[in-house]
Amino acid sequence: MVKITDVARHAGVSPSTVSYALSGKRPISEETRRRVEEAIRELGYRPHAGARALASSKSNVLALVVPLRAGIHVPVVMRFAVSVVTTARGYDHDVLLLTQEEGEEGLRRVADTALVDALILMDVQLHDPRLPLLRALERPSVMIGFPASSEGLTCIDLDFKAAGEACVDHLAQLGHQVVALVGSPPEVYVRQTAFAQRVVQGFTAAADRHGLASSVHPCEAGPGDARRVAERLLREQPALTGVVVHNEPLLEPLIDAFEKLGLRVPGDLSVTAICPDELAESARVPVTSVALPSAEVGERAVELLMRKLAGDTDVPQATLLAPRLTERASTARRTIA
Amino acid sequence: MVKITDVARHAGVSPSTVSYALSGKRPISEETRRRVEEAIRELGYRPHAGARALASSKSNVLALVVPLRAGIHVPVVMRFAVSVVTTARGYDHDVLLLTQEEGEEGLRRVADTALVDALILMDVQLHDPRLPLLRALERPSVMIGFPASSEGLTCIDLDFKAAGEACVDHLAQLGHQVVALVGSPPEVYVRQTAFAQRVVQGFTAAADRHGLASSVHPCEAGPGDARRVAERLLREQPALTGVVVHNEPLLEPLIDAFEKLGLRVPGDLSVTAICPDELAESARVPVTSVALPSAEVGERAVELLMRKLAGDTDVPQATLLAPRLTERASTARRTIA
DNA sequence: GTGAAAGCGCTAACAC
DNA sequence: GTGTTAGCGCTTTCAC
Repeated sequence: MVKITDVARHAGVSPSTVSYALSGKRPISEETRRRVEEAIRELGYRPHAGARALASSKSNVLALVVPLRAGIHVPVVMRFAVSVVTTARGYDHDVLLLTQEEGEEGLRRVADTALVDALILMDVQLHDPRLPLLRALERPSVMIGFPASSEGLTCIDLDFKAAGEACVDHLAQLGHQVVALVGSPPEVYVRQTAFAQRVVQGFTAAADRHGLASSVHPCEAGPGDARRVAERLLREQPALTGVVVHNEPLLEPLIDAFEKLGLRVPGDLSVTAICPDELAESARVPVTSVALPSAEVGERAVELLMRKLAGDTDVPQATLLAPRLTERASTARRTIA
Repeated sequence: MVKITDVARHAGVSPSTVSYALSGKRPISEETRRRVEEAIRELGYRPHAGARALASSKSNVLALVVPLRAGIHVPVVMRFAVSVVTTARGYDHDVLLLTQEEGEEGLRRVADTALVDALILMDVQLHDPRLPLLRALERPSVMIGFPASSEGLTCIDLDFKAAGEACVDHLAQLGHQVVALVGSPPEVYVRQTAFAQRVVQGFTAAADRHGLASSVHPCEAGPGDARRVAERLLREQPALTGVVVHNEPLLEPLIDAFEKLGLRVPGDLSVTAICPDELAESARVPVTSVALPSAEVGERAVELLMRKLAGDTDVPQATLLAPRLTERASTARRTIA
């Protein structure tokens, strides 16, 4: 293995000069820099990550904790992870993948052994058991999602309340007066994941504000569920003409189910969703939707973390990304029957 | 930060004793071990990963390179990644996530800096440009998928040829005489990913062996594609009664399309697939399928890598997992019209 | 603008 | 069964 002393000897300088040439932490003469760079190239030198981490107390690795649980849309997690890795590389950092399953012990392990410099957590719950640990940890972290209190933490997510409102506002503008929210599976609410509840809040608040009749339905997304949900909605709200779907796997089956029940989308029923753009675009009937900006969230999360690592003290505790609604073929002005 | 010398002092032993107590690399008396463990617990000691890597030249980290490209089913990648992380943890290793995008330079970087001890690569192509690098690298690797020549490498995957055969065998047993393969998107074949071609080989060979009429159709999986494919199949092979689908996103839409064209599954048409069990089970008509065992492949890949890291020299170059076909509701005996 | 040298915290000979 | 100690390869003072 070629080491820094080899490079130094080859370039006729001291090891520290090589180190400084690499880090840019002190001025190096043009000529010296050139010689060092050439030596590095000729010898194919790569600094040893462990030695570097030991001497500098920086591993240049971030931990990313991904959820595994039911009710979480896998492509969103994956897109997010890829975005984190890509952005981190832009800051010369790598990403260590942890599963939620490892729990607090896993976080403590990678943080305390100095394997990672900082952490990104997905799928944060209202009363997430990891919160006290994160506050106590000597390493910065960023959470995707909002707990009950983000005091002393850094959180980022789509503004789900505003997203719920945006969907209803859109339906209201189109003249719809009876709307329903088809939400995430019940377990998502039960375990108090904030984003699901925020959508409900926004949905309900906007419906009330516009004077619309509204109802909320947490839904599973198994084989026959779409049909059952569609039937129930129509039974309970016969005048229903606007639906907001916040449940990725149910979106397409639900539209199919409505059509099989004789309702045209958007002729009889307007459907909007909160989901990744890809899903909304590729549906048989492209769906008007508020985008779930996984890639942007990942990018922003890394940026926040880098600021914290750089010692920036006024990094915002809460970052809410404004919803972006894209109109597609699934919504239309209400036709008076 | 509490270090090994702190623990040693607190336990009244030498640092090396603490180190050996931790690694088990030499016998420690019962009494000493107890004192060391207590000191570790009381002080909350965690060995510094970088220092360890430097002194032992082992980082206990594996690199996992995931693909991003079109035609790759995301949930499969994610399941695989989770399985790798979970299995690696069982061997006291962590996992660094790399994207295919980083290319050979990324592999070289993490290998040469000793950031990782070994590598796992997904989505290997027949003439993968990374092959020479992997052979040259001083660190062991395992590939998911098979290149044209696996000489000097370690590869593992589902036996896709046998999987294609198993599907046809099953259809043949049920009396079907005209079968079609609905394959992955054309770009998957163009870039010569071996698994897609192996399915075709197995499918064709088995069809020939059984004397069945057969045809192969690489397919996109966009919005209207299912319908178009269904129509084309029926046009070109009016006597078609058996279909093998090797294209996850197209599976359900395709069945829907067939039914909309007036064909009952499995009444008029039997459908089998090569896909994750979850997908096959949760379809509206549960699909007879050969499982894509992502979790098992991930687990086995890590195990192979651990054997190589342990110095085992007769690790098999090629591991082909035998297909497992599960009968579900989508296939039935051919009814003579 | 550059060099010398003292660690960073751990492992693994080598000694006993 | 345990202790001593010389590194592992790098960063970063301190000195010039």
